[in-house]
Amino acid sequence: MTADAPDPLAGPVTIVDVAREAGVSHSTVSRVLNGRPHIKAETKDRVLDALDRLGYVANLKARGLAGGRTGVVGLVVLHLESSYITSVVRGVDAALAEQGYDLMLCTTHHREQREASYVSRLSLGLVDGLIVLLPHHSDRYAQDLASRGFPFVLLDHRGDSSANSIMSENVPGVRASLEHLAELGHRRIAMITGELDTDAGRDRLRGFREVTAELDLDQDPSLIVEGDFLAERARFATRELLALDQPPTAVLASADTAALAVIDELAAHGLRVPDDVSVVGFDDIPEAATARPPLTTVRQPLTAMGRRAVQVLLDVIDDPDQPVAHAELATELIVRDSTAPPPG
Amino acid sequence: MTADAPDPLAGPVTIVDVAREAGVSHSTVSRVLNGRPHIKAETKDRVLDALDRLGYVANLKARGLAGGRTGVVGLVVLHLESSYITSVVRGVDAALAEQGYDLMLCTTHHREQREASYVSRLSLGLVDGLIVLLPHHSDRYAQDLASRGFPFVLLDHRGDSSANSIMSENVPGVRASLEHLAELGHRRIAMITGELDTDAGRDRLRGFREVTAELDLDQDPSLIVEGDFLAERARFATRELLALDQPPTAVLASADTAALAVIDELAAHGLRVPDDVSVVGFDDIPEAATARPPLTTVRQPLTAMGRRAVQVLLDVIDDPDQPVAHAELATELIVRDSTAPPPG
DNA sequence: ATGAAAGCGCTAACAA
DNA sequence: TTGTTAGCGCTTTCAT
Repeated sequence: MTADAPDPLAGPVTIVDVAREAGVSHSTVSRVLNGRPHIKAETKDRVLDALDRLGYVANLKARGLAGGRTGVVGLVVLHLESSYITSVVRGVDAALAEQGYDLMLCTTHHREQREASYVSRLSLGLVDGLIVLLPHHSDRYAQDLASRGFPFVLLDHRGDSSANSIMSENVPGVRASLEHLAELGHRRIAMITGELDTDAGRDRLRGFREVTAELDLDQDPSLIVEGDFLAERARFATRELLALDQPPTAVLASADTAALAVIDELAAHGLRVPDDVSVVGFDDIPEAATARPPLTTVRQPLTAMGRRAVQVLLDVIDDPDQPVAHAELATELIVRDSTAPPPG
Repeated sequence: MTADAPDPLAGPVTIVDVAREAGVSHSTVSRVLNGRPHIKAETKDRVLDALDRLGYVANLKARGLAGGRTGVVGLVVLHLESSYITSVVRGVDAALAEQGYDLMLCTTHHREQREASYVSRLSLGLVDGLIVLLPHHSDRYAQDLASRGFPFVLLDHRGDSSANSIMSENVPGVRASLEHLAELGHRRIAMITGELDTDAGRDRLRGFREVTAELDLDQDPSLIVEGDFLAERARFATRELLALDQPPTAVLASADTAALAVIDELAAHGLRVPDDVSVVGFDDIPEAATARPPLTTVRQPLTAMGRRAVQVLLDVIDDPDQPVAHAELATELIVRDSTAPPPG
């Protein structure tokens, strides 16, 4: 077994210990560790051997301080409550693991000021690069990170043109669901928006406006209610819509979490989905498929978006002169049972 | 290209910059930063002011290297696929955030050797303490960490007596569900175990053995099938159970994820729950309540366990001479609709 | 009460 | 090809 306790050295093994053991200088050890060229094969072997024998483990703090890489990537998210987020996190995590990187996950818990503070802490702190999911104030730091040449990627937000960003095709997604609803015969379709200080939220709303106009659907402004991607405000919005003189026959929610809450609230008012009202979500989180009724929704490739963000980020880490990347991954309408022709 | 010297906004601000700005030495700034005593109030104010004006952000690598704290706690988990894990993670995350600590989440992706390697990387690396959820090989490193005085807590695993551990009351939980089933009239109850290299898995099995004996239920060894807390092996186990000459009338799964899979597999064989077979889970993950049928299960206070682990860990970080803690949090049987009297 | 100086473990110029 | 020498930004003695 190789995994035995090392020598009775005091404290953790450092490159100096290894150097002594191998009879070389500590910088030679560092060279071997970092795969630098110009090392005699025999020396290298001796070092490798000593490394192994002593069970050397790098001190990332020191490595990072000295200008090297820590092999850790930061991911800033709002929280871990929603499947939307955990799906993305899984993608990031998996891709990172494949590349030998570690993940440092930070949650802002909706305290939005923490977003910027995390970003600065991390970027100066212990990560080689940063992914921010659904940032709310990227303008506060994006410029700064970019000018410092610190690698980062915005996820589900576009930011300004200097920032790498990964999004999904929000407008085509909304278009597909609207067309689906229109085909079923709906004319009076409501939208519950996402948070409008995110690009994802804004894009979906923009798509809704464009496509309802294009398809000549009802354009009553009171059919658009502001939400935040989450359940509570979706419930509230549903009540607002129901209180309208002429309520909608279909509701488009900007997130599945919201859509599920809409269905729930509708049920509380004695309305059935899809018989009385059709509901379409956005995201296709796992719960969408098992909900009652199974939710018609726009699938966002959540995990793939996470993976893609990692790919872009690591590219930038490896080569800082990489051109800025702006990817939009395809969305797809998944028709399930929450949509049907309007009643009557 | 880069870096101008005098500009306050160029490049990261270090304590040296702050010291210059405040007209003191950098060690004075450090003192202020760390709340050390013996500082003249006026000097302190000047430093605080400079800190603020320059927008100082600590470099955690340097801080950690020099012997200070990074304010980061590591959490090692298998993966992020199950609600069991994400629930615990949420608890850890929330408690850490409240205490001003950051979380570094690492997933081993079932590559069990990575567990130990993560632990050593992190402990030498950039965290002040470590929580390992459902460790599989804690013996490989627990001793080592303990002897180095590195703060760590095992979650849902007891380890040896030198390790801090947080568990839930597995045996009483199993007892409650067995008593419930026995009261309903079941005599032939099967158990699908969890991973038996975890204490949680072993404890539940032990509870099953003890209590079935005590209640004088059928003790056919073929009623005990080994699983791993997860869906796939639960399906397999279910088929095995169904193939028995005399199949059980009730199945106790060691985790909800497994229980849900059992119900599914049963359905695939034309058996209905609870009419034909009763099923009890363990954990009470969110899906348990919304499953069809809603699952009778033993609630583990997952989030609370995570919080408790943090509390213990931070205590140890603050005072390394803290006595070893072994907490067992209470479990509770939640009776829903997946259990009923046996058929006939 | 404050400053000077010595590292923490590592990487990377610069020598040799 | 390898060793020497500086730091990276910070905490911490030890003086003062």
